[in-house]
Amino acid sequence: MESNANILDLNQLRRSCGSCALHELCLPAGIGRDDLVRLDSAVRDRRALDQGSMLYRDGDGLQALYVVRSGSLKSFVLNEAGEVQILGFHLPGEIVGFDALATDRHVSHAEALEASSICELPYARLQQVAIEVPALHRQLMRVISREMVEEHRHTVMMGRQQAQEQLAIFLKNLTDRYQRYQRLQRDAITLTLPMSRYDIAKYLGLVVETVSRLFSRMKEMGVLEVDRKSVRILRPDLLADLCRSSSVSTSKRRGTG
Amino acid sequence: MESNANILDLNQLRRSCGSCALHELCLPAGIGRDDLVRLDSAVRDRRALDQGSMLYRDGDGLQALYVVRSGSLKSFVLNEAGEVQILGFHLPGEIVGFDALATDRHVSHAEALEASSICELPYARLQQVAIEVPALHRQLMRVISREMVEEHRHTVMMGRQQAQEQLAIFLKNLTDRYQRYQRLQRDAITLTLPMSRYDIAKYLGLVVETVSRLFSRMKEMGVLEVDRKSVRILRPDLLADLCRSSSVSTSKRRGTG
DNA sequence: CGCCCGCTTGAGTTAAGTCAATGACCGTGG
DNA sequence: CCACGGTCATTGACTTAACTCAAGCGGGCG
Repeated sequence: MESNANILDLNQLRRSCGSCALHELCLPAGIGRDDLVRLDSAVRDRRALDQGSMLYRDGDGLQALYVVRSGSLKSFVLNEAGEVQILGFHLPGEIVGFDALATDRHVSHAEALEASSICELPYARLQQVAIEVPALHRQLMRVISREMVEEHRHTVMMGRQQAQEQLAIFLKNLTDRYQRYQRLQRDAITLTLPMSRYDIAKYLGLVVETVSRLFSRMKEMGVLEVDRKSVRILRPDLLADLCRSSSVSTSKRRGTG
Repeated sequence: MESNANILDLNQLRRSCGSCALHELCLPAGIGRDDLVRLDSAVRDRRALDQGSMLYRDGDGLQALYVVRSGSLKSFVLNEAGEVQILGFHLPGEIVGFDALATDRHVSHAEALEASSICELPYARLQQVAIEVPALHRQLMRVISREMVEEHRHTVMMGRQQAQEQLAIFLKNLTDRYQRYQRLQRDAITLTLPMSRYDIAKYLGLVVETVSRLFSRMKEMGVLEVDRKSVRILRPDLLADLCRSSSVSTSKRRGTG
């Protein structure tokens, strides 16, 4: 019964939600086969973004929500003085653009950190389908809530007194999120950070020098192996410790120099 | 045409969304008369909360969303060490509980800062009505998005290097939100803070001593008049300046001592 | 009336910021 | 192919704003 539908149009299939690798993480999670077809009808198409290109800007009208399919984005705001605050990094399966629902205008910027591809969900159409398909409505609420919980995590991270704890939590969270869709092995993880040190700093409310020093410190402590964008987590257990309190290991700082 | 409906049942009226003073700020905004009746049917009833009582706790199942009708709440999380991070303060017209939509469990606590009253919106019923009433669906999304934008404001505030800027932004935001529903005059504002200095500190990621010192400093600068919970903003213009950059006025610190 | 809790203030410490210089990589063009 | 310039990252020396610890104040409540 399903093979029938699948053979018909390979091209269509490739872009359909039902066959997407992110199926279970994205909007379709928990939506039945028949309704998936309708959801598909709400997906305009895929869009490719080069590194550095903007998906939307502060002030842009609400056109659509966007699912990250591959690559990654950052969302951020600029204040009057041009200072950046990064609001979030967005990985495959995550949805961006919710900030515009309140006022029908975006109030932040979204930019590709690397070559990325995006599913565009025109909002008017999405809303229509959500009304027809209660399961989608529920899932949409679930996804927004997930975003909100992620915001809370960000807040908690920024509230930490010790910058080292902040960075540890950031790295932990990033590995968790990458593992979710890459099915990576649990230990001995190598991350390729799509964002710059500057971005990390502005995400955490720090300056870039502090972030750089913290990477060096964690390297020195044997927690990480760092080579530019590549971060290998040698001791996930120690990293987890650092998430809780840096105080136990600060003595290391002068120990091995 | 409307007087007719209004006289029928004063008791019912008192609790109905159509007659609520927060009408335009809360869920009913933009929903027609007929649909309002349905929304009303989704509101279980009003609940009174004493100061310090919990509306929900981390781990509680999702029962309902809650509208603050009067008074105020704080939402927060505790880490393993028992340290607090305040996620938000919630004033009349604002809705809390969205954190539970993702997993059907709350992942934060909500506590009344003062005697408060709450409209309870059982979620299953709300969802049902949202499916029947597309305008409510849209408004619900709008409200969640508003929460998300508020989270972003919180993030930006916490990202500031200068604690004085953080507190200035906090106070500015609080006056703006109080004005929204109290229709206060624009200048010469007196706030009665429902939260402790400790709460403010934990909201901003600071320690209580720093917050206390900042209040004293702003008092000394002539921006505020502070008497325990009562904060009178003498110079809204200066407060607005402090939101942008403290650097210009830090010299004041030793000037008038 | 007095205790307790929340707030303020002071003195000293420290972690993170600032400023500045150097180093490593990358893409471009000779 | 290599030299060059630019950007990003690292590191060092110094400064400073916020934290810690500690004491004292004051208002509200029993």
